[in-house]
Amino acid sequence: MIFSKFLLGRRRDQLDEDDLAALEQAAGEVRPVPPRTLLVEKGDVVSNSTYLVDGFMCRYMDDRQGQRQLIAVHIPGDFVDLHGYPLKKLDHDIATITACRIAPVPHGRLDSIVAQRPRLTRLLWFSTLLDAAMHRDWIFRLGRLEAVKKLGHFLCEVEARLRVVGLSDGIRFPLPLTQADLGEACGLTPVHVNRMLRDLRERGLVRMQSGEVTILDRPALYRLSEFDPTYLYLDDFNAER
Amino acid sequence: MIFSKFLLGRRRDQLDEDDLAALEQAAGEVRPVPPRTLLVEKGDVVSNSTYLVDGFMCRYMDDRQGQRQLIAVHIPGDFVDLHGYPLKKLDHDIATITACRIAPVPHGRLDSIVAQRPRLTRLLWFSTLLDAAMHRDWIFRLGRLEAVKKLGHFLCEVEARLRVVGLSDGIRFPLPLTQADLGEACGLTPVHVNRMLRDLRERGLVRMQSGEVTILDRPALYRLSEFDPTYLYLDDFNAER
DNA sequence: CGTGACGTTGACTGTAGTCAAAGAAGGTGG
DNA sequence: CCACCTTCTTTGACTACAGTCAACGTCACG
Repeated sequence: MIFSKFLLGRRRDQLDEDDLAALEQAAGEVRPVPPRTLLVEKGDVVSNSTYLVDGFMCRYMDDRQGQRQLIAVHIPGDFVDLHGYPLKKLDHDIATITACRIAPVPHGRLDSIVAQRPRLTRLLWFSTLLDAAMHRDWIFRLGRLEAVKKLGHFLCEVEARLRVVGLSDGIRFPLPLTQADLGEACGLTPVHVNRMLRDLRERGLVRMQSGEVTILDRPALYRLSEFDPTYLYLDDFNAER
Repeated sequence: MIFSKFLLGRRRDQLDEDDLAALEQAAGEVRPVPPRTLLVEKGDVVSNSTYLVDGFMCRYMDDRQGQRQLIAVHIPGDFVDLHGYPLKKLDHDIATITACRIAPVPHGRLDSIVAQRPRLTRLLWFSTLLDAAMHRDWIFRLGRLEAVKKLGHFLCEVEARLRVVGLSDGIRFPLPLTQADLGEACGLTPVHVNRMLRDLRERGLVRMQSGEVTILDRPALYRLSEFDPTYLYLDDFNAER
């Protein structure tokens, strides 16, 4: 039982037994990966996609001086580079942040799924498009928001996603990122991240210490950060707000 | 014959006759749309996807004060919101920039394609992932590049894409965007866009006037803007540089 | 106990935003 | 065909947000 209670950003009960079994069968042996390890490099031709069982990973692109821009942060239950299946060649790097456990899924086995299971195929397609929807919100965040809002917005996204897989209770959640990592995600320098976290703390919205975030006032944080979880397509899940 | 010589960002000869015919059949009547017209609004449930036959369109999200952040710019031959097919509900607005001609493609007809044509389905999936790859480069651009590079990078992308569909000769191409539009794409104010265009002009890299761009020194522009067309998956097409 | 990574703060710099005004360009109606 | 109006572009002066540089503090780990 590799695939977690929630899958591809959806509640698993949208998957029937058969489809779930097919996925389980497609996945290879789970293996551990150390923290801060490069898994796939830009330009690599990939023949596996990675299902993240446990830990935090990220995707990023480097600028000319080697400065990273994170493209996505991945949490347990994410199909990290499923898009590598149709694209074949990756346009960015993939690395672990913490120690992780991952399950490779050979593309050959995905071929059989696509040939035989149109509904599961649609779900897989959907899951890659969820990623694209998150990309769009990152574009919005980086293009239109000022520093405090960028950080708040990022924290809102991660919290909402962790809540779906049961890793946030809506108030506290683990976030094993350094301030430098946050900077690479939000297009800010580590120093400014530090200042903006202080700002969020002083506004009574968020506290962050030793890899754990506490949301002190979610409605206010959503308002400040102009965060609207529509793009996560959580539907009912988000009725509670 | 609606679908242009190049399709979904690919040379059409990757499509066989049958698949192409199926697509042609799926498309509804081509209709004109005036410039600066909102076609689909965030949150709308869509039952058609839009194939852009002619003109320029864009997708965008608004911040709280109604300021736009463009998410994508679309050129003739793009399947503008194919991702609306699996997602059903849109997370952003879609509007024309210039007068356009568009062909709606009902999702019901896409269902038949998915059921009957696995190869074409894969190509459609691929095309939505090309979009996602462009999103990633927008994230990089907005997060890591300074203003001149942002603009240069954007112009490089549009030029490369227009070249694929025969609308750029590699030096001059039409770009009917105002400086305010460019600002909305690059996360800059119109005033600063103006200054950075002057900068690009004075460096002898790019000239832009009355809706037409001239690339004066492409290699230098690529270098300055840290532009690497890998993410467009143009393959052979880009061997020429 | 020492070392290295991470976090925090202050002083200074520089890039981009804001405000304002005037000049071109393009479209419309008299 | 010209006059007018609107939209877009251009420039200057000023402001402010975020980056840079530097130093110090803190914590975890070997």
